[in-house]
Amino acid sequence: MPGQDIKLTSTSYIVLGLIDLRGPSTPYDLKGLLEQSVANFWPVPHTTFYAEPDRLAGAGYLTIDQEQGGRRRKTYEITPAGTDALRTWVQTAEASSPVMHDEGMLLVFLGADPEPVNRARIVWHTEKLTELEGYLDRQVKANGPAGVIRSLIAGTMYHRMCIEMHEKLLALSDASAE
Amino acid sequence: MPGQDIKLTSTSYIVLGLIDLRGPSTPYDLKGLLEQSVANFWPVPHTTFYAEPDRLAGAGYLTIDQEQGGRRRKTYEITPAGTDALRTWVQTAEASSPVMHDEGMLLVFLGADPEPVNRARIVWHTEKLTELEGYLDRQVKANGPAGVIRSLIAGTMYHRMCIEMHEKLLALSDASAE
DNA sequence: ATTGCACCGTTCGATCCGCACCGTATGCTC
DNA sequence: GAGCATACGGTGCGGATCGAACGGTGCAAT
Repeated sequence: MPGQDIKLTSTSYIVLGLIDLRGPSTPYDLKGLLEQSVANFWPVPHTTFYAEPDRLAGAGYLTIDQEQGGRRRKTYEITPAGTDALRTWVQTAEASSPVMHDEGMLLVFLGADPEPVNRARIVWHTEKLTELEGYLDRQVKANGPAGVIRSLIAGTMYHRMCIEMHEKLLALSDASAE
Repeated sequence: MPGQDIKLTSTSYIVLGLIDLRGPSTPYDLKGLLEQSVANFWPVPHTTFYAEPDRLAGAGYLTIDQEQGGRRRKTYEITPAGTDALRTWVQTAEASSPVMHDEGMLLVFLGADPEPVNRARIVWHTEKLTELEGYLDRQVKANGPAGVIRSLIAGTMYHRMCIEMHEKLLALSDASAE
């Protein structure tokens, strides 16, 4: 039986989803996982994130198991109500439109030299690509969850396309510079 | 002479930049322009945006000219200090890394069927593409500012690549469905 | 002359979120 | 084995933010 009922936000579903993937976890465990996955396409500040498990537990979506000695870590486990809410949301939610925050584009818009911006972006996307390829490799080897693998495939594809795009843009400005 | 000195944020530079492009403007004018340009890669909530011109005027980066009768609209104009601050920032700022908010990816990560997500994305990017192509066309015909045109070229290229990507992803899931 | 609607913002309150801090363990050094 | 550095694992606070809702102004049509 739930205590209070609370409004479930995307942060809630992230916490539920990560626990569902990983089994019983401490918030810190989840945070590590978050940073290697969800944070790449849906950033969540850690203060918001840390506050969420207790909210969810209060409403009956998670249970808490607290260590008695030492650090008194809390381990959270998902309840049937939790998996239920998660599955329902995943199957019925409509995704809102993607939103970009790209300061480089802003600089270009305002008249900055596009070349250094494009170069910096290529470096950044290349690093991200390497990082995600690493995760993907591990997930495939470990036969990880289909959704996780799909999101990693999409992520690597995305960064490759961005690199290509910035290279094209560089070529364009080279061409017009002559 | 500036009154208070204030911290200039990216919102400040957007306001300065738009007035610089457009000449003397009311906040509402700027908002219209914003929505057709900057908001596509750097969202600014309108409450934040409306508050900015007065801050900038208070610090000497803009001047205010207020209508006497009727709606008492305020028209803002950029000062030399304003163009100065703008130019300096545009030439020296380092762009922070791009950040994505993509709920569709989150759904896929959590196990949702990727097909409807990809389809919805294709629709959305196609609409955006059409919109930006319209702006680009107008800017080119009107011989608009180089930065504005460059950002529109990048934008259209970006949405085209996204469409391609989602089509590839659809093809992938089709293939594995058999 | 009243309704209705687009224009043009402003207010307010809840939420958020980043900075700074703090106790706990685990070495590592001498 | 005492002291110190460093990573772990968070929490508290207060200002910044942001969206819902409101509200006045002009204008056009009835």
